[in-house]
Amino acid sequence: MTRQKVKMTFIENETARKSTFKKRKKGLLKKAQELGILCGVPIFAVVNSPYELNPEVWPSREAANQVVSQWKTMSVMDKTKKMVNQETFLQQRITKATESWKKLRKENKELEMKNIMFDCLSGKTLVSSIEKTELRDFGYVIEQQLKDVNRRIEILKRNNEPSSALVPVAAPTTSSVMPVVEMGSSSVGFYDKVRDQIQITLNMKQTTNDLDLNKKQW
Amino acid sequence: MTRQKVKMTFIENETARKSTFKKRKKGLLKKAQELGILCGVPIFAVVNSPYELNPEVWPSREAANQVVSQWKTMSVMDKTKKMVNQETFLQQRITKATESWKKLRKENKELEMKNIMFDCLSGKTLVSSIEKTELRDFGYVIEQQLKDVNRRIEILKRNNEPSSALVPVAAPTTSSVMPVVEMGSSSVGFYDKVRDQIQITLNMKQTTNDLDLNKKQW
DNA sequence: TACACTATGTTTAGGAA
DNA sequence: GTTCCTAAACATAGTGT
Repeated sequence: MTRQKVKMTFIENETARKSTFKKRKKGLLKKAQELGILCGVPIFAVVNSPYELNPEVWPSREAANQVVSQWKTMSVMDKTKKMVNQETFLQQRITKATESWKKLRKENKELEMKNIMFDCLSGKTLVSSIEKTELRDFGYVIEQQLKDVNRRIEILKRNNEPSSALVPVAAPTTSSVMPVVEMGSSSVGFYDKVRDQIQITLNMKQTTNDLDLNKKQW
Repeated sequence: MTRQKVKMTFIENETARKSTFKKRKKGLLKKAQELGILCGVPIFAVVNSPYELNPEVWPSREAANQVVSQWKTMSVMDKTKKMVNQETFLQQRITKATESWKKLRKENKELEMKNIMFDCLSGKTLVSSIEKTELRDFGYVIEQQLKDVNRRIEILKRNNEPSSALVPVAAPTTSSVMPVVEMGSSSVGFYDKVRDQIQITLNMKQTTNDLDLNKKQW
């Protein structure tokens, strides 16, 4: 039992290493707890133990989350660091997404209004049944549409263009129709925007994980 | 110098407390380092020192980020915890958002098709200019629309209903139109869906921060 | 494998400078 | 406020069971 000063190197012997790990981890956490209590300081430690599936978080995830939160908040507020960190990157993506959404909303609005117009024209909807709040928007779209139509009429007048554009829509050649929801391959720009939207959403989780990951950013 | 066993309570004396803090913090980090070296284990500690602006992260943010990353990844994979944690909550929101998006996409698709129809009818677009990939979808919507129209015609025939529904759309009473992008008060379900979509996106950052914050979740 | 023991090394409280 | 000191308390390597 002649203990000698232990050399600070990786313990090759696996048994000894695990033993030491267990002992020292216990000691470390005790020390941490004591420091926290004695000095009233929030503290936590994470040990990514190879012996357990999950990294251990001491004293609890809640406490750890609190500390990490503050730490992150501090980091973000620390504007002296010029490096673009992931937070601002995230912010940029959100801004971008928001702009994209506004544009999308505008387009949706127009589509919606056109849809109402069409329903009116096809007798599906009574104009009088349109909600009051909708009417102003509706009016605007109608105005725009009339302008378009009139512009087209002018062009037709000037150019004597054949009016083939007014030919009625042909019925579909195939009667085996798929449910709309299954259509995935269409590449309309509009949908792509929607898809981007969601991709951002999904990626955010990724991005946020990256924030805590191993990007060299600080 | 008769040192007695220190009581594990908060040190009221500020001077003594700071002294102890400094000593013990040093000791703690040394222990942590030793554990890491001896056992080859990734480890880090965060001390939210009241004496420094930023919480101290040992040994470095990079290392901490790596460990945190693994910890989180592990957490998600650990399905044995039955508690709904924020990660799965997030997952649920994403799933929900995805479903919502699919529904939205379907509705968008129909709107888009109706829009194309309208453009055709109003002479804005040539049917022949519709992209090939669009045609099948287009055909489906047309078929549905025709069914609607025919159904309505049948009803009209049977009921001798006045054809007021076919009255042309009235022009807007006000000519002071606002840009569509500014319209925000409309309460069409469709837009609400889009807004939800984005709110989820924006909230994700929030939610994700909450993940590291102080929600009681584990 | 894991736990108990204990000699020894290490940490640190309290005081001194 | 520091830093240095030292003994008491503490942690733990190696060992036994």
